Amino acid sequence: MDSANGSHEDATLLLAIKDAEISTLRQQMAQLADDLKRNLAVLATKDDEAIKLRNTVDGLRAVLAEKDSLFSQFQAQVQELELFRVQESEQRLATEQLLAAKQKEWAQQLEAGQQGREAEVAALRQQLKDSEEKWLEQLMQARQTALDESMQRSTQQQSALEREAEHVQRLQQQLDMLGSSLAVKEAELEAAHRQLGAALDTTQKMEATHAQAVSAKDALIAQLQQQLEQQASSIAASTGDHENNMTKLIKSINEMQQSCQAQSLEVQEYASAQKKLRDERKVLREQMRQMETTITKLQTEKGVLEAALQHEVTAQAGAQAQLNIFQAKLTEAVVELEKRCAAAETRSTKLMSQLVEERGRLVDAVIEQANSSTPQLAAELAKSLEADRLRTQAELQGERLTSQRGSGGLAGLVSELQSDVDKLQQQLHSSRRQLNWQGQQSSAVESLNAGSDGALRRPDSSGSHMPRRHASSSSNSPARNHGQHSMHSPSNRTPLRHSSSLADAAGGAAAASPGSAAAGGASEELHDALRYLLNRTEQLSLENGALRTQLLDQGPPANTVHHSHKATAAGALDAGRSPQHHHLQQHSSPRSKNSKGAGGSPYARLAANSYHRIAAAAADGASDGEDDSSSMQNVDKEKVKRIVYEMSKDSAHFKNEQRKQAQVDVRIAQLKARAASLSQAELAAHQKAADAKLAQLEAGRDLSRTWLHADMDAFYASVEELDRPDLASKPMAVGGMGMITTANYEARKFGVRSAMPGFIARKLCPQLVFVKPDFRKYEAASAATREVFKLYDPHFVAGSLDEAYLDVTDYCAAHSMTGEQVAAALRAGVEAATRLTCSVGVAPNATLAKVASDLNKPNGQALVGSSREAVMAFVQDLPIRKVPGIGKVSEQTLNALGITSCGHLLQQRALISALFSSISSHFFLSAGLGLGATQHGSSRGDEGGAGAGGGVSRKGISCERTFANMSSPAEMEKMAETLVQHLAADMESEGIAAKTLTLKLKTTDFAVRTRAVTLPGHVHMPQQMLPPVLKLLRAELPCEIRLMGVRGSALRRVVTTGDALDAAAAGGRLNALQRMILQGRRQQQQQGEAADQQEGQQQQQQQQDGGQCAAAGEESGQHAQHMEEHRAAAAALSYDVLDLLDEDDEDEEGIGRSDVGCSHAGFGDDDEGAAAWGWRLPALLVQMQLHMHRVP
DNA sequence: CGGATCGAC
DNA sequence: CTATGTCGATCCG
Ligand SMILES: Nc1ncnc2c1ncn2[C@H]1C[C@H](O)[C@@H](COP(=O)(O)OP(=O)(O)OP(=O)(O)O)O1
Ligand SMILES: [Mg+2]
Ligand SMILES: [Mg+2]
Ligand SMILES: [Mg+2]
Repeated sequence: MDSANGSHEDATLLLAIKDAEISTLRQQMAQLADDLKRNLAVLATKDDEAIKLRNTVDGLRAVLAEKDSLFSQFQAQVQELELFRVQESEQRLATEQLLAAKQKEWAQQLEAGQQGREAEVAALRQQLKDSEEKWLEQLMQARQTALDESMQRSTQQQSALEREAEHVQRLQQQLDMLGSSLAVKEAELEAAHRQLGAALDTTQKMEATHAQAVSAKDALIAQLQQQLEQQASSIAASTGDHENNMTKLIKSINEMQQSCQAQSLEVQEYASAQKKLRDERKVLREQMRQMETTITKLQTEKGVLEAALQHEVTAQAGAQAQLNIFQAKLTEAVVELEKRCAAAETRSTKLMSQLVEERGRLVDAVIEQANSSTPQLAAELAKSLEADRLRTQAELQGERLTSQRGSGGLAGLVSELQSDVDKLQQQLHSSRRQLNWQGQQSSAVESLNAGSDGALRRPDSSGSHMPRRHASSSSNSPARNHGQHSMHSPSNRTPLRHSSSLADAAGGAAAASPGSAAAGGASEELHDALRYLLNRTEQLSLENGALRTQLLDQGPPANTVHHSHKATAAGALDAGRSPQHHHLQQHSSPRSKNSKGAGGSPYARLAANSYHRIAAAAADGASDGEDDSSSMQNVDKEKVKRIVYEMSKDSAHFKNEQRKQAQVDVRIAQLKARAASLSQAELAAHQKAADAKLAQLEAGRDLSRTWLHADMDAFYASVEELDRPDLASKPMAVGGMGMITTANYEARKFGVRSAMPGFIARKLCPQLVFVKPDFRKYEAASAATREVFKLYDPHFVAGSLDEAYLDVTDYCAAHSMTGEQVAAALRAGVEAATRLTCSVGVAPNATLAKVASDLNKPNGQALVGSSREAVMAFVQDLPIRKVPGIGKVSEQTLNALGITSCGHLLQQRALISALFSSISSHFFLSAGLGLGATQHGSSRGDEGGAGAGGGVSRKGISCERTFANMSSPAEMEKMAETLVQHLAADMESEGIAAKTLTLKLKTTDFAVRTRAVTLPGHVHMPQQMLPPVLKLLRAELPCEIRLMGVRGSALRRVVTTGDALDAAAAGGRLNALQRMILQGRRQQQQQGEAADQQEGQQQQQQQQDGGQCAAAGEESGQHAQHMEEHRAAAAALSYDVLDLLDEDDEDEEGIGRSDVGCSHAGFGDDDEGAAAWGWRLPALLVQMQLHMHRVP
């Protein structure tokens, strides 16, 4: 029992112990299980991480695939590029070959002839332009940009790849770290496992389930481990793949880079090849250009010839018709002549018999008388009579012979004429052949130039007026010319014959008479009879001559009626022109740098102006084309034009010029349309009117006066050279980078001109020295010259600072000098006084003198003779542009009508009369006749006259400024204010007030806008002028401008209020209103609102409108109103005094003008001297002739 | 009268 | 970069 109890107790104790052990083991198990769980969780997270990693790796792979495809795309592109390049080089080669071929062809065809040449040039040009220039350059650019882009892209890709590689590396590192942590965990797990194993060993029996679980766990763990290992290996593999890919990628990138470099090398090569090509192209272009110039030359020639040929064809058609008529008439005339000869012969025989009879009777009578007186004397008389009879008989015989010879010569004449006709026909044929040829040429040329310059070409260029000129000289027609030149002119020959035979006859009679004079009164009868006979024979011969002249004149009088306009006019002009050329003399001083050959017209070259010839786009608007080539042969005009165009073409200014030119073109086109639509009747009517006008003008022509026009040479520049003699030999201009006022003659050799922007001038002449203008110096120099002018004409008319008109008629008379001598003296005098040179024109009127002064420009003089013939000869070929008042636009307009010279002005008088205003036609016709002002001061247009001038000679006064582009309203208003202040100051110093104010704006695109107000009264103070100006300005906002200007007009002399009113009061001439105003002003207080003070109220209104005090606002409307009234009253008092005074004040003495004008920086050259006489040249001319107009 | 244009220096 | 300033005449709406 005890032992059993004891063993039982032992067993229970052991069991307890075992139980405890088991519980501890269980605890340990639980712990282990926890551990396992934790490990499993860790493993799960690792798993997640692995999955994530795989995802990222997948992503990476996708990226890599993307990159791969990109890369392949890129490669494809590169291949494409390569392909393009190859194609291009092929095409380049092809074009090169083509070019070479074409070049050869050119060379051949150039020699071969002109026909193929032009077509080929067109084709080549096309090819050159299209395939070479555009295509190649564009393609190249495209390639280059594509290459650049792909290069950029590849570098971008490369960097992206690099970034990717970095990323992969980082991932790898992470993987490594993960691997190592996995290993650690593994070791830990193994340890735990071993512990577990040991624990299991101890509890194997009791805890089979536990063991099973543990083994299951083990298996699981193994599985996990396997998975992990797989993962690790797969990751490793993928990273390996990655690495492989990476290296591949890097390799390919390197390859790409290399290929890129190679490509860029190739591109460079290509570029250099292109450069070469370009050079070649340049050469080709040069050749092209040369060819083009020759082609344009040919073209113009063609134009000339074509038009001429057309004219000739028509003229010849006419001539042929005429010739037919003429031949018919000729035969008629021959018949008639023969008839007349026969009649004449019969008459002469009859006369002979009469003569014999008469003589017999006379002899009988004489013999009777002699018988009754002295037989000796009778015998002598009989003898002399007999001799006389014989002689007259012989003469008659001679006459008969000559008449016979005449009829005999008639046949010769007819044959001669026939040969002429033949010649004409030959000419006709040859010119027709030429025409055909030219027609072919022209069509070729036209196709060549089609589209290249058509858009900007002027409607009428030299191509059209040149032929007209040609035609006009040839439309006198070969037939007539022949008649006038190959034979003597009929109008000359007849009187010549007439007078010479008369003289002969008279001489014969005189020689015959001395012997018979002794016969006394008895023989006088006899002589009378003889004279009668002689006269009859004379008449006979005259008839004969007349017949011949009629023959030569190729048409019976009835026919001439139709032609009479042309014929008589042309005849008159011819008569005036041809023999008198020597009247146009040109004298240069011995020191004159350019003495010109006399005789030939100095404008011949100008007429063939090359202005339009260079690419029309380049020339049009780029310059005024005013240059006179005769004085400046050294100027390379083409180059100048090119440079000016190059500098201009992209500027806003140029665009504006083009816009304006387009407008002009439209107007000209309309004018031409109107000209074309004129009916014959209308033209005839205008022709008549113009003829009447011409007659009237001609009647007023005054050749009795001698005018000089003196114009200083390069005035501002020369004055500057006085102070800086070193500049005299260098090219120099007065002005700045923005604008040049003038240049010395050295600079002009480079094409530098007045009104040219300085930066363009510097392009033309890099050494050009710029000098800032100093107007006071020029005024001083001008004054010095005028001191000299005064000596020769105390009433000389100053045209500007640098020129003057002098009527030296009286001086010439007083010193018995010619105009030329006075001119020489004047030039010497000016130079002595100022060390400045001038050029002088001498002529019978002011206008011609001005034209002449320009002919021998630097330091020379020229004369237009004081005869109608000399004037007409001078004017005949004078280019219209030379006429003062005809500028660029008028020139173009007239050119469109075929008028290039003053002679044409007369020829086209009907058109002129029809198309232009009466004042313009007056002007043009006067120019055509070479008329101009011959007197100054005679018509009294000036000086305090008739109230219209308001006591002021000038019509307006203004102030304007150019500045950096401006759009801010505040800034603009400030500018307006300073301008108004300047203007007010100028007006103050001139003592004038204005009723009309004009604001001028020039927008940044050079378009000019003007806006004007006319105020109810005159203003001259800035406070009064600013508000209206601001109002005008505000109406234009918003805008961006480069210039602003203010101008006052409707001027009147101003009298300060005090002065005016006091003076008026002193004169007792105040009316009630004025007295009231005076009172109001003195009190400076509210004035009674007189019923008739409308002016003041208007002023007030104006003030409010003026905007400055639109502040009539919130609080004290009453007060503001009051203030306004005050202000208005003050305004009325201060600026409108004269407007309130009686009209009779208006013709008070003119106010003295101060001679200082622009004190500021403008280039203006203010003509105060001209103002003194009130004449400007066109005005002078027009007024003169209006004056003449009124006289009859 | 207002606006644009032309011409000249 | 960079294209004037002043004045008169004329035309047209
Ligand atoms: N477009 C202009 N703008 C401003 N000032 C000018 C302009 N043209 C000329 N002037 C000034 C400068 C000139 O020296 C002066 C006289 O002009 P002008 O007689 O025509 O030329 P010029 O005296 O300089 O040379 P020349 O008479 O020898 O041809 O007027
Ligand atoms: Mg001059
Ligand atoms: Mg001048
Ligand atoms: Mg002119």
